[in-house]
Amino acid sequence: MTGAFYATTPIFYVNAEPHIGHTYTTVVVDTLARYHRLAGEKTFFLTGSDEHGEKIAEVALELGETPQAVADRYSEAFSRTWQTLGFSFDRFIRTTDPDHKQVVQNILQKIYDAGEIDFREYEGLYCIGCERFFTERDMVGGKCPDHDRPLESRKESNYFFKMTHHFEWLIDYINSHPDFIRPDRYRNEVLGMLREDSGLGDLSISRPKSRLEWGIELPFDTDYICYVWFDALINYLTGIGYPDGPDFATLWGASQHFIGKDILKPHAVFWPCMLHAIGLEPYQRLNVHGFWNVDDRKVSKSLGNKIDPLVMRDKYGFDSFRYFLLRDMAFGTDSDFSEEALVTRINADLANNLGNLVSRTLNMTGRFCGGNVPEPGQPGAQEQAVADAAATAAGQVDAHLRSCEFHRALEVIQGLVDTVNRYLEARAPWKLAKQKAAGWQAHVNTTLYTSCEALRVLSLLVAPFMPETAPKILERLGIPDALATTRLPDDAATWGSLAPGTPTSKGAPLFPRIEVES
RNA sequence: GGCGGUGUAGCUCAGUCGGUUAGAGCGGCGGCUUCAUAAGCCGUAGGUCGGCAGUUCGAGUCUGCCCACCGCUACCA
Repeated sequence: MTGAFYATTPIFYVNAEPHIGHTYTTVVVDTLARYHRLAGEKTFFLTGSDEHGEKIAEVALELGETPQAVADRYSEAFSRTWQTLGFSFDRFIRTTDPDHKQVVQNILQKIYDAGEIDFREYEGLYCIGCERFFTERDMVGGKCPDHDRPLESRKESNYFFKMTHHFEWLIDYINSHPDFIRPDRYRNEVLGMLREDSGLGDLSISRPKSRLEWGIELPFDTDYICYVWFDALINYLTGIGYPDGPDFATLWGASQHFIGKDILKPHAVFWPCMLHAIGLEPYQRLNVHGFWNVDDRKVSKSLGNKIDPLVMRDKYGFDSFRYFLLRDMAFGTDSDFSEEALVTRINADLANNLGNLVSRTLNMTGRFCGGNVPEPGQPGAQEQAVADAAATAAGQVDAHLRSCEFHRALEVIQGLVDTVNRYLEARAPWKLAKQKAAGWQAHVNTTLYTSCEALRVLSLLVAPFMPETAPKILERLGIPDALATTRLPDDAATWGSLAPGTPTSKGAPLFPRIEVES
C-alpha cells in the first residue's frame, strides 16, 4: 500500500433535502475515493450531517419534538439517500455523535487553556437564518438579504476565538503553498478576505443557553454552547479518530476537503486558523467547486427547480447522472444543468459510443469467435496503436483525476472509445468473416482480441466514475472479479492481460438510447 | 468604488512561453458502411476570437480604455 488519501464532503445541514449541489460534491469525492482505493492507497471518505443550531431548534419547537428527534429524522434522510445512491463513504459522521462531542470539548478546552479565547460583550442585529450577527452594511432594507426575514436586536456576551492573531501566519502559509487552495481563483479570493481592510474579525464561537440550548456545551462555561461553524468544522478531525486514533496521523497528512464556493470563508479562513491554534498542521488541500445552475437559473426553493438525485437515478440511472455531472462541469467554475443537456450527453457518449462499442465487440465475439475471447495473432501496427492509446489514456486519467479535472479525464476515456471504434472500422472484421478469404479467422481473432482487451481497459478506467457500469462490462468479458485485484493506473496501462478462451456474453445495451419526444 | 473572473463557430467549450491556413465535442449538411443501441466511420460547415486604440516584423494570446455578465469586497445612503 503506497500513499494515503483522506477526502471529505461538507457535513450537510439537515434542514434541507439532498439536491444537485450536495450530490455533486459527494459524487466528486466518491469518484476520487474509488480511484485512490484502486490505486492501492489507504483511503478514507468522510461525509455526514451538521445538526446543531437554531434552525433545528426552531423546527423542533414548531413540531413539538425534541431537536434530537428532528435531527435524527433529517440525518437519516441524508444517509439513506447517500446509501441508496451507492456512495462509498467510510463513515457518515453526525455532529451529535458522542465521539464528536467529546472531541469538540477537548479542543475547546485546549485552546481556552492556551489563551486563544476571549470573553466579550457584543451588541447587534442577528439573523436566525444565517445564525450570525449583521452589521449595518450587510442588511438590505433592515432585512437579511438571504433569508428575507427581519433581524433581531441582540446584546450578548460571548466567547471569541482570537482568529485574527493567526492571519499573518495564514497569509504566509497560503503564499508559500500554491496548492493549498485550488483552483487559483479561490485562493485569490481568500487572500482578499484576509487583507487588513476586509473587516474580518475574531470569531464568535458561543451562544448563551438562555437563547439556544441545542449544541455542544462549552467545557469551561456551562451557560454556553458552541457556535455551529466551530462545532461543524471539527468533524473533519473526529471522523478519522483525532487525536490518537491509529490512522489519524496518516490520514490527516493526506487530507483534502471538497466544498462549494458558498462556504469558502469558513473552510479557507476559520478552519486553518483553528487548526493552527490547536497545534495541528493545516489540511493538505482545499478543493472548491462552482455552482450548478438549473435551466439557466440559480437553484432556489421559490423556483422549485431543485434536482432530486433519486429522481435522476430512477429516470436515467445514477451512473449516467454521475457521468454528466463530472463531464459537463469544469471543477471550480459554474455550469448549467438541464435534462436536455443530460440526455444529449448520455446518448452521445454513453449510448452511441461506449455502450455501442461494448455491444458490437461482444456481439462479434459471439458470432465470429464462438463467444470466447479469441487467441490473437502477432499484433501489427494497428493493434500496437490501440495498445499505446490505452496506456497513454491510463496515465492521463490518473493525472487529470489527481488535479480534479474530471471533465478532462472523461474526455480522455471517450477518446479511447473513439480510437477503438476507428480501429474496428479499419479492420472491418465483419467483412472478413463474410468473405471468408484465406486467413480470415486469424485476422478476426486478432481484431476482436484487441477490441475485448480495450474494453477491459476501459472498464477499469471508468470504474471510479461509473461504479455500476464497470462491473457489468467486466462480467460480460468473463472477468467479473477483476476490480478486486486491480491496481490503477498500471493494470489499465498494461496491455494483454485478458486471457484468450475466457467466455464472454453479449448482454443487453448498457445505456439504452433515450428518445425524446419533440 | 476597489479587486478578480468571464466574454472564441448555432450550442458547450480548448487554445501552453505572442508566430505560418484559429481548434474539439454536440447539432446541421453530404458520403461510406452494416458487426452494433437508426449506432459507427469519412468529409464538410468559413466564426470581425465583446468593442476601440496601442506595443510588435507579427496578437485570440501582451498594454490601455470602453461595454456586458458574474463573484468577492468597500463606501455612501
